[in-house]
Amino acid sequence: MTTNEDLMTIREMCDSFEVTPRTLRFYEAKELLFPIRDGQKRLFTRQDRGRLKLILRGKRFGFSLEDIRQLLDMYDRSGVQTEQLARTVEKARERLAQMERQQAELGEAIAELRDQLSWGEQELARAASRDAAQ
Amino acid sequence: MTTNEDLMTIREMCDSFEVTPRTLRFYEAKELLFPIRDGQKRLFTRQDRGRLKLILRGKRFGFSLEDIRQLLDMYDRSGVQTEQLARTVEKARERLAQMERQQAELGEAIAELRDQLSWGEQELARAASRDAAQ
DNA sequence: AGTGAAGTTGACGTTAGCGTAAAGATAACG
DNA sequence: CGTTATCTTTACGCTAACGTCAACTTCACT
Repeated sequence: MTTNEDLMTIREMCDSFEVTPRTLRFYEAKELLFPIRDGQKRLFTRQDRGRLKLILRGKRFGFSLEDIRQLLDMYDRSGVQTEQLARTVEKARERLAQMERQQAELGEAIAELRDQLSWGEQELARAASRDAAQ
Repeated sequence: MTTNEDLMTIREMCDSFEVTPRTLRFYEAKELLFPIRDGQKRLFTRQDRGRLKLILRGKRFGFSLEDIRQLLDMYDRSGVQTEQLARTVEKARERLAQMERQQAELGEAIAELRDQLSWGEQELARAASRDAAQ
């Protein structure tokens, strides 16, 4: 009933999530993970794995570790209590808006760079034909 | 014939380009700008302004200052000598490819986040209707 | 002379997210 | 018992692009 014997060593974690030991210890120091101890050694529970998944996903979304910590806290501080969920959703909305702005800006920059680039390429072509004429 | 009397003080530069003095001194230290001196004080030439424009544009494109320095060097080291131009174009192409990858990833992340978000919003709506039923 | 504005150099501080080296503990293997 | 492997803590290093003092100099006024 309670979670048992699905514990993983740090190495197993690293292998299955493609992270380094340093990263896992770092996340623990930042209170994003809470592995239990067997003497000296860390043992990661199923819960830790769940949290790590969310952490990595959060990073893909561009959340900072601090943002992620807050979101994780909200989640398991009280299951899915309404107010906490509302805050989470709010954060997600803000982040989404940010990302959309970023995407738009990136799009403009790409367009502008393409422009510049075609200029350079034409210049290059002209130079090449001059060389050929010699 | 030679460039004259279109010199600007650091303050005038800051005002017209929306940067701080620290930034301009930093760029000089990094050899991106080469203002002349009137005793202690810096005076920025038309050339400096041109370079600064390019710097800021480069930043919008996401180039690092070091990248930008190299590109600027190529430009005025020899006008528009063919080989240098070729390198510049190459750099621009690479950067463009990077930006396009970034945009794609960002797009995926946005889609995924939208998904998660709609989930959260539905959850929130269900909670609200439960509250209303009480 | 005094004062205030604007400029200067030098140097340490900041933020994020780990990398990396040093030194010691623990345990399995042969 | 010695070696090797894996783990641990501690703590400094790193990159980028400036921010933020501190302590001075210069210049224009008054």
